[in-house]
Amino acid sequence: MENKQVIFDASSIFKALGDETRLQIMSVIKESPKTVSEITKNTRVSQSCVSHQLTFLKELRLVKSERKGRCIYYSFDDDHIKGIIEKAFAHVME
Amino acid sequence: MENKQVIFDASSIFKALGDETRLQIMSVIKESPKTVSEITKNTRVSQSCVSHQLTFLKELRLVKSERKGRCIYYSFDDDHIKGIIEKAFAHVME
DNA sequence: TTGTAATATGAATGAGTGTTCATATGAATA
DNA sequence: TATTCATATGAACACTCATTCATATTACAA
Repeated sequence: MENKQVIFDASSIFKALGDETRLQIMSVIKESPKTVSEITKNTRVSQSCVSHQLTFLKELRLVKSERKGRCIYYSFDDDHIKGIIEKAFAHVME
Repeated sequence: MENKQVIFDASSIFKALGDETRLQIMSVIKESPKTVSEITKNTRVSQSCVSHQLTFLKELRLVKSERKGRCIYYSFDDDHIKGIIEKAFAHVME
């Protein structure tokens, strides 16, 4: 069995992906970086909510951000996470 | 972007794994089937709590159970999930 | 500088959930 | 059958957390 720290860290990642809005955000930016506006259009929640969740995901280092002009582009910070998400998608689509 | 149903189903799995107790349970039974008592010994929560969480995991088809004599053995219902968990563990252990 | 578009922040609320306690169920042994 | 071991169930509570509203910040354009 894994030690406590590993369990805690892994569960934190799963918890982050275990919310529909956050997972949808991850799904939206999976292929290419997207602005907050673009992400908001693809969810049914407010811009404020998207921003809160992006902050959450960023603190966990699941996403990173980069400003370009007026907009801020969010993208995956880590390819491992991408693999985990795609594996889950593939699983439920069977 | 994936459709709503896929997002919902995948987030349900992540939500299940996003709790320390549940992930610890999964970690305990990862290698071989374990009884409720054995699982309880490896967590810091009550037998009742373990049982509740096992029911939760079973409804999501993440684990299955089999009675042998007095005891009931729980194990992974699905190898895909095992892959997802191991990938997450490997990620946080880097 | 003024205005505007894009994003972030903070407080508040309401819904969801993990845990325990007490107890019930079920199976096996004596 | 009576008893004991193993597991499950239900209610209650405390706590977390996702969301919204209102507002603040930041950067660019005119």
